[in-house]
Amino acid sequence: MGRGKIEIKRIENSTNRQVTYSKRRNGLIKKAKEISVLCDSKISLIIFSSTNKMSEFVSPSTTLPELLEKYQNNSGKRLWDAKHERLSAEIDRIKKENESMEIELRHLKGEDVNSLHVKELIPIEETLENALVNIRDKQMDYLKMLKKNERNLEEENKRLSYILHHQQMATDGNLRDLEHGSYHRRGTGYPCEITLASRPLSLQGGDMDLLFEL
Amino acid sequence: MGRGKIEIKRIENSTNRQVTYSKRRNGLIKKAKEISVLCDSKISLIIFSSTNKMSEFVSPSTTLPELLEKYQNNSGKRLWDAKHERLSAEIDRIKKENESMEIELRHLKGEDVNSLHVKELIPIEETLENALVNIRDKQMDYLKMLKKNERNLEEENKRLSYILHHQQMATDGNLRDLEHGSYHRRGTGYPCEITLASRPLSLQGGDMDLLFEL
DNA sequence: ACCTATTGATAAAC
DNA sequence: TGTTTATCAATAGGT
Repeated sequence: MGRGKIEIKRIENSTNRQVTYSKRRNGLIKKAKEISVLCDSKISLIIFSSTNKMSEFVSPSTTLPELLEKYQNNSGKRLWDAKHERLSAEIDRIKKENESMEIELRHLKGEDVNSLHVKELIPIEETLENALVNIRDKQMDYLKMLKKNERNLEEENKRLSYILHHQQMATDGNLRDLEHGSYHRRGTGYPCEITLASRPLSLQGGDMDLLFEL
Repeated sequence: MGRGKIEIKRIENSTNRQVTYSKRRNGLIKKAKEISVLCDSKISLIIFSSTNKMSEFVSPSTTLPELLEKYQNNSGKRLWDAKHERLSAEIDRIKKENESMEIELRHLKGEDVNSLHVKELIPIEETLENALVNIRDKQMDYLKMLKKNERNLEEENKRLSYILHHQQMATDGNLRDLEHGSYHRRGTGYPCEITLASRPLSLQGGDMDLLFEL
């Protein structure tokens, strides 16, 4: 069809090829539309030109994913399952990990021990003992910290009372001096520089939380 | 083209529609082949008849998955990512489960306890204590079983020795009788019916393993 | 499935 | 790309 017959083989003239592509692509899409309407059929047509420009036609009665789903069912060919299988394998792997952790957890909680061999109880027992030691150490540390803080607070209390007492006496003296018209500034007589070491425990961050939230 | 012009609308006559479908489908595929050769283009053509019979053409220079990959890149449309997202979500969910189990495991092993609040140590300590009780109970049960079995074996041993001793004596007597030409069968004189209750512990299945593999 | 009159597609030229 | 037109290809309807 056309001014002359042509052989069906790659058109070497690039311009010519481009023109023919354009015309025939339109014709193909037109025919695809026609058959989908005339014959009530579902069509997907995807074309890439030699320059990778894409054209497509999908019959309006359907969608490409739907059609591809049907294609897979019909042909048995797998289009995207490589990716699916990778993800599925990943899921299986993690699920197995999960399962073994669940079992370990149950054993560490003393559940399902009847399913275990007596030999297997020994390492679990050791683990539990170590864990208890750790946790009780931590609790003991905390108690010590509380005690130390308490002692320091008591000490601080004493100092403050002492200072307060002397200031009170000084004030009383000043009042008397004022009454006699002879005021002079005096120290408290107490070494009130408190060193870092003797201060109440300096608590920071998480430790503060421990103290104040308990 | 044909003996008469036809309107482009669904052909109501079913037979006619089927025939037209067949002819036009062949034409379409032929044209698809031609353009792919003439213009060096990549084509995917998938057709379902109104009776869901599938036909396809994919240009030989490519594959459908490759073409669909290009389609996605080109159009930005997602063809199968819905499924991917479902799987990915599943993976995320399981991974989170995993993570929390890992943390619980570490805590039950007495690891990372510094990241815990002192309050949180208490239930863990209780869990560990209960677990230890369970596991030691189980070990104790096993020891008791061993002891009991040992006792029963000793008892059985005594009985067997006793029987053996009497048989020996009987045999000796028989030999003497034979020597004097007067053989008579005799019992052992020992109540050798062993009741179920007095037998060595009857061990079965897993218990057997415990005993014999330790 | 085959035939063929007729319509539709398109190659070449602009 | 769009138009034109001569030519070839596809196909509708009949068998």
